[in-house]
Amino acid sequence: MMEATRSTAKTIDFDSFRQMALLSMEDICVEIFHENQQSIKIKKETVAVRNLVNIFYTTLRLSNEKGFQTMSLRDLSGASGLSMGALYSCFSSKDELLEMIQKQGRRITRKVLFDHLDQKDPPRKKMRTLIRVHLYLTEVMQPWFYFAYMETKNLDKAQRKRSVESELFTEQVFNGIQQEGQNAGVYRPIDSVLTSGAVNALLQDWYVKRWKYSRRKVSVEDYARFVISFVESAILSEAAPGDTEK
Amino acid sequence: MMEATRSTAKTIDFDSFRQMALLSMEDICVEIFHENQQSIKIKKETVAVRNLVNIFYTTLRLSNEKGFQTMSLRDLSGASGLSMGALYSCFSSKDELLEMIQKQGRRITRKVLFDHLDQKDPPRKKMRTLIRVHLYLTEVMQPWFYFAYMETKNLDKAQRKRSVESELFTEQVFNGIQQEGQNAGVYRPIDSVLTSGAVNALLQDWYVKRWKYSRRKVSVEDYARFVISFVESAILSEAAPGDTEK
DNA sequence: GTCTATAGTGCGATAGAC
DNA sequence: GTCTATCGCACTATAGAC
Repeated sequence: MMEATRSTAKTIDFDSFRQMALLSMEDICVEIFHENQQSIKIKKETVAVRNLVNIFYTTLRLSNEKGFQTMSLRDLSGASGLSMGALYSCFSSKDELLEMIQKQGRRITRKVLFDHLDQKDPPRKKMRTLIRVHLYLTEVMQPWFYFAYMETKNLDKAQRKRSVESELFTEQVFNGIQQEGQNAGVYRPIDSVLTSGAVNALLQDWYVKRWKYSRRKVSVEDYARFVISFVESAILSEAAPGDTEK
Repeated sequence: MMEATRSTAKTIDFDSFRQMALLSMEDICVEIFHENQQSIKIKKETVAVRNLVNIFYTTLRLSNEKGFQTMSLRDLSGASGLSMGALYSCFSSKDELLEMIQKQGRRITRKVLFDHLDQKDPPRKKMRTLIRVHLYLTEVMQPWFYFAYMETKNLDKAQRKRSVESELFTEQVFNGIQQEGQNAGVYRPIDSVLTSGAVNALLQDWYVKRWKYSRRKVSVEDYARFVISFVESAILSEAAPGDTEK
């Protein structure tokens, strides 16, 4: 039997991430149902979740095509097959529907990133893991992340602030790892704030410009390898050893 | 008197770019007036341009706050001080207003990038110039580019296609330079399509996340230097000489 | 729980006075 | 050229039948 403790464990790949994360639309909707039971008039979980799955799936599809504001609830009703009445028994206003989706996206991001980050790992491995996990997560939940990215404007002031905080938090994590690496001499002493922003921009490109990568037949594994090597060429100190992984 | 021909000329900086480009709101509106005279009922140039400046300025401000679809023409009327009638004497529908802004943005981008790109320059200098000019341009016209980026969804199918083509064109230019550099042995033989996409993502971050860089007091010159060194560390071949410029 | 019908609001767009 | 007044329509949200 092997000791499953240390950082020498094999790098996570996309398929095992997908199985581990259990991020199906249904799992997410069960959570949303329990969190918003005061706004949801339906009391039976099976019925509520069935409708929520339908509503979120359809909302993401229509909104990501033509924008949340442009999508009328009549559009949503028609495309989902639910009547206006059925829709309003799952949320109390169109704005609340928007908030539900945004809020859930943020919660999952935070949870998944934390779950996969092992503080005992050395900085270079942490950085690689974080890049991989972020890409895998946004690959599995692409419509969610695209929606969150594009529809921030439609949130009220308070929700908007949470959205900004969420973005800065992710960069903060990258920044921390990079400073740790600089102190250990693995990374070159270059501006870690700008670099973290750059890494973030490269990660966001994966789900914001998904059409481009699909068209070019670039897989998420391809892109993960590319980002890691692109970023490492820029930040690794000259003395650092070559690629040791994979 | 000096010969102003060759590529040894000093690298362009932001202030001289700004003076050279003549991209004031008014200059742009004069062009728009002449291009859309069939849709614009006002015949006197001075009056039409005065109103167009007001309308575009206000539209960009309101839309970039809460989205073009969410901004009603009554909002626009109130914020600009023009009546509904005055608005409709400058465009024939809300959608046309959207198209005017998008179209003009694309035209200026193409023109400015071409004007500043000297085909006789060596690839490394071309790449640096292109990064700088792109950043300077999007700095001067930030609201325009942010608007174009966020409101693509609201365009009709034909206009949307032009928008996608415009994005791919910019990447194509970077891709061409990179291949030229690889053939010359200046750049390493890494995937030039992925790399061009990465450069594009870093350039877009400058105007899409403008709030972040403002808050951190990063100037456009700071960011240009950072992007150039970040990208060059990743793509320069090991044999290439160090920084020779500035 | 889910439907249809409808109330009430605010939109884009236009006509006609000035 | 610019204004105000107004048309017709589509929207969000709700009420009441089943």
